[in-house]
Order: sequence, then C-alpha cells, then structure tokens
Amino acid sequence: MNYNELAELLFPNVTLTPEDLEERYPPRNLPEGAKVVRFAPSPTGYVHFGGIYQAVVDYMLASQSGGVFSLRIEDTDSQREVDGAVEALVRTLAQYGIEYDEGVILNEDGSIGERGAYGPYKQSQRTELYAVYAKKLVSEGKAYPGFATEEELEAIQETDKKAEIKNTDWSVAAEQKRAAMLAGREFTMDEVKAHLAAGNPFVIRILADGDQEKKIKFTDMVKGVLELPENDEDFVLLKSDGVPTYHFAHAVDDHLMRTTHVIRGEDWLPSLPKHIQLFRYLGFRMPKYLHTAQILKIDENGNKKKISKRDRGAKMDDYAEMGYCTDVVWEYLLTLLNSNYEEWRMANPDVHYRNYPFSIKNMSVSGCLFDFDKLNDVSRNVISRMTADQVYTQVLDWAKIYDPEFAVLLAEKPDYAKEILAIGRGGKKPRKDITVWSGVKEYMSFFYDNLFERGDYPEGFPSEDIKRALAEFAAVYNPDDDNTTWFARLKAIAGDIGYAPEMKLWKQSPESYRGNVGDISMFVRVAITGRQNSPDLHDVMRILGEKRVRERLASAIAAL
RNA sequence: GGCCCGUUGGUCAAGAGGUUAAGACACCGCCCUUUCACGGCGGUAACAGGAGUUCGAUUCUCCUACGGGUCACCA
Repeated sequence: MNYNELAELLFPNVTLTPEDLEERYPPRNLPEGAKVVRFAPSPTGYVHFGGIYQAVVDYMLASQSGGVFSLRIEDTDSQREVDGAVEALVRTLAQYGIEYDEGVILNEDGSIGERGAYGPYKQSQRTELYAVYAKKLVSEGKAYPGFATEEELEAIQETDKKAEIKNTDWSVAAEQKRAAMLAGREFTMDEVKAHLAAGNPFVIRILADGDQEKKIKFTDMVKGVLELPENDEDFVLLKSDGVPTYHFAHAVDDHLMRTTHVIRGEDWLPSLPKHIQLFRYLGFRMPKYLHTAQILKIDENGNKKKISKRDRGAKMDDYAEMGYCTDVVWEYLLTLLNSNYEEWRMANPDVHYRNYPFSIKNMSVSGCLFDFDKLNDVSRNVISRMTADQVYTQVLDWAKIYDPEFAVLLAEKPDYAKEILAIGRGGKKPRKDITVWSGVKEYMSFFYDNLFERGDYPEGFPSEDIKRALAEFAAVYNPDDDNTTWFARLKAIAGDIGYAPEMKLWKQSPESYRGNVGDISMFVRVAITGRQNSPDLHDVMRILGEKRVRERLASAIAAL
C-alpha cells in the first residue's frame, strides 16, 4: 500500500504541512518554570463545580508561575452542544474572577470573540489544523480510513452500548470489537477509491501498535507513578464530518498551544494510553499531567458517586442562587484542593487567597465528598469579617435577582438595613449569624413589621411569670436607657418575681429560684423579636424604636 | 467482566519505618455570659482485612475486600 497516495486520496485539499504549523505557532518565549495551562470545557450546558475546581488550579498554577492560561472550547460534539453554554461559561469565570490570558471571550456586544496568538480557541474552528496531522499519520501508515458506518459497527458489537451496559457480556463484546477493528484494517486502494467515488463517509482511525499485556510506566503529577496498559485500540481520530475526537484534538491543540501542564479530571486516566500513543506517533513532546480527584456525593443507596447535574452544589448557578459569595466558594475550593490551605488561612487571615502559595504536591489523590457543613463554616467566617456596608451591598445584589420583594424592602431604607446588619459586627469576635444571602431575610425579618411573626417562649415557664415580667418591663421601659441601665431593670424584675437576678446566685442554688435573669431577657426577646435567637437585644430595641417596642410588648402581653 | 485509580475518625485531612496518630468541620460537655450566638477549654471518634520484609510497620511489598472511574464517530 502506498500511504502517500492514500493520504492524498483522503485529504486532497490539505496543503499545509506540520512544519507550516510549527512556524505559525512557535514555542512560547517564557521564563523558566512558567506553566502554560488551559481550561478546556465542552459547552454542554451548565457550568459545574468540578469545572471551576479545575479552572482554579489552572489559574493558580499559571498566575503563580508567570505562565499563560487559556480558555479553549471543546465543541467537537455538535450533538451535545447547548446554546448559550459558552456565554454562561465565560460569565461564570468572570464572576469568580478567574482571569485567563488567551482564549474565548465575550465581546462588548455580547457576541463570542477571542484573543491570543494561538487560536482559534474553539475546536470547531480548527478543523484544518487537525486534517494536517491526520494526513501526516495516514501518509506514515499510522492511521487509516474506516468506511464502516456506525450502524454496521453497532451490529458487530451488538451489546456494546452504554444504555445496555449492565446486560453486556463483556468478554463477547470485547472479542467482537477486536474482530471488527482487525477487519477494518484490511482494505485495498481500489476499495477506498470506490468508497470515495460513491461519496461514502469515513472516519480516520489510528493504527494501534500497542499490546494490552504490556505495561507503560507514566508519572502523573498528582497520582504519582502509574502503570498503564499500552493502547491496542484503533480509536477514531477524525469523525466522518472531519471533526476530531477529544483524543486527537487534545494532542494537536495542546502541542500547538504549547501547553506544559494538562489539568483534567481523573476520569481521563483510562484514556491516557491513547494519548501517550498519539503523542508518540505525532512526534510531540508530552505535557505534564495533573489528573485531579473527583468531587463525590452520597447517593440514595449510601454509595459514593460522582457529583452530577441534579445534585445540590453541582451547578455554579446554584451557589449564586443560594447566596454563597464567590470568595466563599473560592476558599472552599482551595481547602479541597490543597490540604494545607486552612492552615495557611489561619496564619494569614488578611492575605488574599490569590496569594496563597498553591502547590501541586499538596493536592489530594483521592476523591472527596462535597460537604455543606464545611462550606457553610467557611461562609460564616468570610461574612463575619465583612463590614455592614459590604454585607448590605451583596445581599441587595442577591435579592434583586432572587428575591425582588426583599430587595425593595432593603432599598427603601438603606441606613436602617445597614444598622441592623451592623449589630455584633466588627471587633475581635464578630457574630456569625449569616451563612448565605438567602438566609438574611429570615435573619432580619423581625425588624420589618410585615415580616414579623411571633414564635414560642422557651418551655417550662408558667405564662403568668412571662406575662408579669413583660408587664413590669413595659412599665419601666425607657428608650434612653443605656445597656447597663436597661439590664439593671431586667435584674430588678427578676428579683421581683422570684428569678435569680445574678447568674452567680442561680449557679449557687438554682433550687431557690424560679429561673434567672437570662430567662427574663429571653421573655423580652421573644416578645419583641418573636424568636429565641436574635442579636443583642438592647441594640435591637434601639433600632426598632420606642413605638414599635411598646406595640410589641403590648401585643405580646395581650396574647398571653 | 477487562483495565485503571483509590482506602487514616461521620466529613476534609496531616503524618512517608520508631508520633501520646496533628488540625479543621460536625457532634457532645464545661467555662464565659445580657438570652441566642461568638469565644475559650475539653471530649467521643480513625490507620479496611490478611500475609510478608523489618528489631519495629499507618508508612515498604503482595494478596483479598470494599469504593470509585472507564471501556462511543461523548467529552
């Protein structure tokens, strides 16, 4: 077989050579140690947590090494492509401040554009590049055309289909597959000509020379030394529409873009042998690889599963909706990504997380469970460090989109809202009441008459006690009291009705009292705020104002 | 089923031959206290199992078990 003739037959219009492309995309002129990375998602829908997880690694490695970070869109599967996915992706990246140097961007008018000298950055626009290398491989006898249709292949491998995977007899399927592959390798030039003359579509397959039984040692920067079987599968390089498969595009693009480090999920590990073979066939130097651990969840059977679409926390939009600020997500991501991040954070409470010295060796090897408790803890801490103004602004931004009525309420009296949000804020031990923006309404609802609801008093106290305490308090309440004076009144009331006015007394002999001053303040709290948990009561009353305090006391007494 | 990866408390994890096996979250208790919180102190709780190497294995090797991933003209 004359492979050059075959290559010309298959790719008559390809005139560029690999050498031309080497010139078009020259090696990057970067300082020693600079990492060239790329985030390469496929635009198949929502932006997910795992994607951002990887993008953060890309960002940290590139920015901290003085390297280059590009955004490449892997849109080689038109079937699965979703409208607007690229835009959503770019927006989400921007929202999180994950800046990249090159790649697909959004123009001012909202259309999709790009920047950088190594483009195009959408794979669908790079087909002429892939053809150059496909032609080269064919001309070297390392790849060949396959004219079998999908239906024919499916018929041969009758059971090897994802939907039926559970019922598949794997040993049979593997044999059928192997046979089909070998059969596909046998063809004559005349057959090819006949197919082409008939206009039959074809794919380009690699001619695998590996042996499944032989192992290759490969070092992954996260996983360490791996032992993989050689590739013996004639996988598809170019689909019948001329669009490359992931494998081929990966090799060609990452070579031409001069990628030094490939960061991707560990679900790619099984196809690594394919990539090793491709890079060797193509004569490309392999980049370093970081196969990151997966984020898992517990499914309904109690097993760990890859986190996916339906799961809370999978879509990045979920975080926005629940009201987690982007800094919180970043910090949580960093705690998952690098085992010593929290330690660093405690030692450097005021340093921006972008300055955290990210290290590959601290990346986790095994998958981890998504943990909302932890996320919430990070969130409470981050928010507790904010000023009331910052909180107000962010809550308002959130509410405008997700709770317009609440946004109106907040915007009506900004100073009032800020005053509320300022309670217990600042100082060394700020309160940590707020976890997510979506919880703020509930947190401050009792400050708004139309949202105020009366809840239960603590159990175990006769309502006469409560009623009497409230009545006495209503009688002596003076809005001009300072904190100490105000509380002294509560102590006096406690004494009047047989409750310990001092905690110490209560501790000494709880049996001598009906309760303590803390209980009295709780009665007042419930009367005024409607709940048992609220920020500092004196501050609350000050902000509510005399009129409303009196109203609420009166209605509370009446309700008892 | 083949292949690959993984397995330290409920969760995230440090430790890389000799440690009382860190820390964080969650949970519990105590303290502080103007409630609830915050904070402080403390507690419960772990090296999947079995062989081997070794004076000594959580740490090295092998096997088993379990979990995960993957086996497309999807990425």
